[in-house]
Amino acid sequence: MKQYKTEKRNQLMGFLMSHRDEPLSAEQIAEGVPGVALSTIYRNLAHLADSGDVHKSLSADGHTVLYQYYDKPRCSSHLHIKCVSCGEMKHVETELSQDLAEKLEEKNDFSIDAENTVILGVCKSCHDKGEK
Amino acid sequence: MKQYKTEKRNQLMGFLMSHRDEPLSAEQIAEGVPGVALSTIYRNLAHLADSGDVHKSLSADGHTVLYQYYDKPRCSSHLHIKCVSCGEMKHVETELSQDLAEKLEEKNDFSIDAENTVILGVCKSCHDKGEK
DNA sequence: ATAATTGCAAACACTTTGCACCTGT
DNA sequence: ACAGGTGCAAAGTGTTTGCAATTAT
Repeated sequence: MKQYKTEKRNQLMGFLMSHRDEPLSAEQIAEGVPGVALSTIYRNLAHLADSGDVHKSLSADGHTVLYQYYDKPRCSSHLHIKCVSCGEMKHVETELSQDLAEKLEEKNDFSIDAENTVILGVCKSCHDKGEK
Repeated sequence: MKQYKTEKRNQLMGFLMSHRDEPLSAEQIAEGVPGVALSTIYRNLAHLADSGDVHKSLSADGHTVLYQYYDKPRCSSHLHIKCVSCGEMKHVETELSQDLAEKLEEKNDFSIDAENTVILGVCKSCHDKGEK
């Protein structure tokens, strides 16, 4: 089953890629690509999630499923940390990433898959705002 | 609004606590506490999730919401790594945890909240099984 | 010409809610 | 007695699916 290049898919990809570091709800995505049916969006997101090009997660309050484009080629060499509060994602320098990965692997028999790992935490600005 | 100690709630808590390191679907939980209505389970899970005693996440395939008891008093001092494939959760030694947290904080202005952070990756056995 | 993609509406699965009844304090 | 909890059935939500029409190869 090979893929066709379609107008709708391009719109979707374009929108997702212009929001790389931002997790979006299906609704937000739909608004970002007017003229594309919801079912089409869901079908494409499903493909993308399967192939690992889109990362699925839950919002901080656990009430909404979020989708986020994941740039494999660029991001497979380092870890990512994501703020559970605002959703912002940061890229951890490769050096530090590998250092961390090694240590966790050594001590916990835990083979970190940098490509898919996302460390969760709270970014500075969110932390400063509220001590939730 | 204070909480009553009820029979049903005890059953639920008991079941969740006996599966601390395992993320469970609402369905699995329901099977684990026969005689408790689904709506009651959901209502209690919602409370627990709000108060941070239960952690909500998505299954590896992204199709199911999972709930997992989180032992705050015992686990707030160290990080956790969770296998995205089988869901197993491991506790990272306190020393190493703090080491990692410090480094991430220094270099990325990212204040890690050990209490709520879960590092995702792939555990050894799952990694060995399939190179997915 | 053939296979993949799309939109629509219907079908779904999971979760939430209203209400009357029950239980803990 | 009163506040909080529970079950049931109904209502919601977000997501998925069947199908006929459309578009890419």
